[in-house]
Amino acid sequence: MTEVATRDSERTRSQIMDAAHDLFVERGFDAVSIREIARLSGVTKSLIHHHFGGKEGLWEAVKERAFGPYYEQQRDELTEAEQPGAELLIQGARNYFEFLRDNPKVARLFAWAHLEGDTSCSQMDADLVRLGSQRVAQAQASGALRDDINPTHVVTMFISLFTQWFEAKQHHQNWPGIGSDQEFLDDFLKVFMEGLLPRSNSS
Amino acid sequence: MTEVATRDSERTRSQIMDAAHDLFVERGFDAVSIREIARLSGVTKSLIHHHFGGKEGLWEAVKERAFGPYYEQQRDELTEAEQPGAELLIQGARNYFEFLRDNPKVARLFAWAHLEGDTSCSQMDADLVRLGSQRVAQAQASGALRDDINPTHVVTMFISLFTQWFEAKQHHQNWPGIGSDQEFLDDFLKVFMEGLLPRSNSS
DNA sequence: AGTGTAATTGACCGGCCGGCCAGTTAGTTG
DNA sequence: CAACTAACTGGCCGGCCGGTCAATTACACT
Repeated sequence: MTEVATRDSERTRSQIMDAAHDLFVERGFDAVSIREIARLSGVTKSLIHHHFGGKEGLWEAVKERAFGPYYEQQRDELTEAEQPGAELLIQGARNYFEFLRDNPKVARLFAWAHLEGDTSCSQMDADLVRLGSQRVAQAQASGALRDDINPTHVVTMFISLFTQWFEAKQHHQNWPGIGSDQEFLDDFLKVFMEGLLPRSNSS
Repeated sequence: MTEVATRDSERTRSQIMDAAHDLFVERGFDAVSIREIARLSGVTKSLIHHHFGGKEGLWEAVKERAFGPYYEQQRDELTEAEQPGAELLIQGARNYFEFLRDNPKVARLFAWAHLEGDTSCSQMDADLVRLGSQRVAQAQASGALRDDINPTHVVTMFISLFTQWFEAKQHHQNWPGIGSDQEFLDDFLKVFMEGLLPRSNSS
């Protein structure tokens, strides 16, 4: 009936990548076979080789398609020119958190890629961290943040914690007393900005 | 020469588990073959089946041997009877951090197990989180910590951040400006306890 | 209509996978 | 020493792995 699919390499490529993406996100690189990807995407195994050169090539393509927009969005957000005060950093953290919340698959793909020792992410990651650290350092210089903390460490804390929250969500969502994404984020921001110790003044 | 190894099932078992541990830590479950484990441990593939029933059985045994002591140590530390003040919590965090620092392989094995969706950890994890949350709640009740934060979230932050620090160490150790384990831990504790915002009083 | 190009197919390859099994060997018990 | 058990071995199995290739098929250009 529907009379689908005249030949369309672009459509085929994305069919394959969609299927591969889902499977890689779920089980990582090694546990997934190209036969399985072919089955799920309704395409022949050979065709995957034709379009991506092999399993490794497909893996790289999937990662690039998934991480590219992520990096661009983050980079753009971090290069906005405003002088960063505390509120802006908080907003940036919220944006990052919400991006991961809305793209949970990306976080998982990150986890696999990192464990696998993927190096292609490293350069982009380092760039983002550098940008973020500069922002924090600016905020420190302006007196908006305490300046006795390594700015890179601040960024690392944000990234690590948010990433881990979504990567391991399935794992700790059953922990007793744990709250929603929003509640966790709010608590995190309170603690990180103001500290766990009670403040003796109210200002 | 050395005339090694009269038959000793216990020794053999741990030889196998040692090799498997290293390989699983490095590359996860699927990317490692039992042939490889056999080669590295100097035994026959069949012998692995004899002792562990199969690859899956070996994986479970390796995880159990690695995680068991971890859970026991943490549980013991968390059930110490002292009334937890801020200093005690800090010390507990330091102990946890240093445990992971001294057992980096365990952190990585955790990562693989979690991504794989391992359920056996979940119960133990939940127990530890519950214990930790109780300690935090006690400290909150005594006024040592601010009480407008979900205690479970506090524990989750500690665990997630420390875990991620060591799981992804290889990944972010090249980030520009990042410090040593010790420096990161100190910065984290400063931020976590006192907050990123400058405190207006010095007490 | 003819020709070139690229998408697409199915059959096939060598190789490794995890698992199994029938033996052999060493230590233990009586 | 005989008998038993369990550690240990080598070889084999069916199956899936990733990859290749020669052949078709659909489309674009002329």
